[in-house]
Amino acid sequence: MTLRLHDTMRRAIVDFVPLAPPRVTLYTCGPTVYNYAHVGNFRTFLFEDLLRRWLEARGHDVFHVMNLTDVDDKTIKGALAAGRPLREHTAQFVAAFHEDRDWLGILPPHAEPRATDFIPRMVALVESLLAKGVAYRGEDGSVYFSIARFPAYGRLSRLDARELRAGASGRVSADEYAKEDAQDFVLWKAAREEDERVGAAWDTPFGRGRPGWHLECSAMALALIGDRFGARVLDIHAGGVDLIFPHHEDEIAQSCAHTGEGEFARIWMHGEFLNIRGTKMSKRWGNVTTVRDLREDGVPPQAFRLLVYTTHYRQTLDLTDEALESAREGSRRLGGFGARLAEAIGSGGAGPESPGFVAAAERFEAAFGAALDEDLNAPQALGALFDLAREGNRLLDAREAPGARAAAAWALADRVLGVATPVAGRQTIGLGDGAGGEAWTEARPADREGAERWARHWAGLRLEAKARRDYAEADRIRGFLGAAGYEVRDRKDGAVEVVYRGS
RNA sequence: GGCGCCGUAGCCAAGUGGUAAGGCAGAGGUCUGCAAAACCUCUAUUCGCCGGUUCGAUUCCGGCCGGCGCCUCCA
Repeated sequence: MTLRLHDTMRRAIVDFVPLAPPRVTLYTCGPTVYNYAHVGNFRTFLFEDLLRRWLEARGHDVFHVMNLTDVDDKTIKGALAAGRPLREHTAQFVAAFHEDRDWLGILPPHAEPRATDFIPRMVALVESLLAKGVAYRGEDGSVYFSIARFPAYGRLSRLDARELRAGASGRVSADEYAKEDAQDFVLWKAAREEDERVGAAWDTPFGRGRPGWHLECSAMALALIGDRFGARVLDIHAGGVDLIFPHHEDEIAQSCAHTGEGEFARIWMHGEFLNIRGTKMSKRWGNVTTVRDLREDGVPPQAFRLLVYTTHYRQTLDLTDEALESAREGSRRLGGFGARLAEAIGSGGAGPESPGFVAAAERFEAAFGAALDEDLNAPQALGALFDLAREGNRLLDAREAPGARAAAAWALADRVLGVATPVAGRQTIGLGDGAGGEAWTEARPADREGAERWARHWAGLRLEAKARRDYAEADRIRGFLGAAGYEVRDRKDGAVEVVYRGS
């Protein structure tokens, strides 16, 4: 079975055939580090993370590049306002991005080029385009790409079928007069006073200035795959839908005009937006949610991943409190199954795996693979995962023994999706465990470690109360443990399980 | 104005020209001293509305209503 992916260029789902198997070059447009990335940005990164992980699960040798745009109008403006050099100003947001990305369990790319580290390669690309006659110097000292001299322009966004809004004249900026054609886009921007002040200007044969946004991606992508593999065409280029035009259109123009190749990427993939309660996130509406907000709200990262993957990547996703809560609960249940399964396998001895588990694992792998192979249908893959959890729990209830097949099935799901919240602070307490020397009160200690021992102590005392049929006391203890976030579950074998569910 | 997307149970969300995955919530049940967790059963004769094509449409075509996105530097 082959992996099929949606290609924006062809507007169709096509068989994915890498240029030089098993290698797959994947370029994804990263964040502009002018602020904290919001959950919408991360929805796109999560879609790309799934793509990367599934490609790897299918045996491809992926070389993933994600750039960081650290020089543009907004980063410069921010640096100016902060009164610091550009590089110093963006460093904090680069660090925050890494922190958020790691927290969400998104795999780091193999290369993470920063625009300001690739200036020479960008300069070389501009020179090439000037030499080929597809770029020209405008009256304002900037260098522009001439769309008229690149006939293939507009294929990705189907520009020929579009019509620019009539009467949108109010947005013509000063530098538009420096262009030969209003649609031409800037490759290199002539340095302004503000750029100089934050150190965002470089000398080049065609004038002092800074790179245009589109140029950055083309130059870095071509430099990295060229140096490393001698390649000039990417296997997959991905990003958010808003990048189709003009960003990716312009990347194609620059790259293909330079390489002479008929394409810049074999497949173009675009992830839809994440909206907040029905509308697009924007500062204007004050509904920008960041990953840090989720973290502060105690949302497990796996729950957010689950929320994102319950909607297909080419479908807009609406983030609401209910949807988040629903994902939290589902993620918790999956995590509970994962823990049960691991425990059963760990204590299973050398006995053979039950036929039931083998069958469930096989069913899961077939359904899961088929779903993801068909344009990364994560919602369907999740359906298979929940089926596995339900069947697995049932088999475990029936005391059937799971083994290597079940473990492999679960590991695959966990590696590719990462949507199960691990069970935290799980302890198994038996009779007599409450009698430790420490004199705990009923108030929960503030530190986590102390709280674990405190919960253990009281759970033990509750077991003793239960044993002497003092149910009032047993229920009282369970009550305040629960209020402190520790859920108490009696097991059939007489022991009790304490699980931390957060407070 | 142009290009495009969406409208499936209380909520979220897959899907197919042949009769509706999965999750959350809810109800009942098993288990339990009672719970919790887990499991079982139930919860859309129906997929925005109206036409058309078809033996048959939620799935194809047309129209309408409703929501949304993009149209030069926003994932």
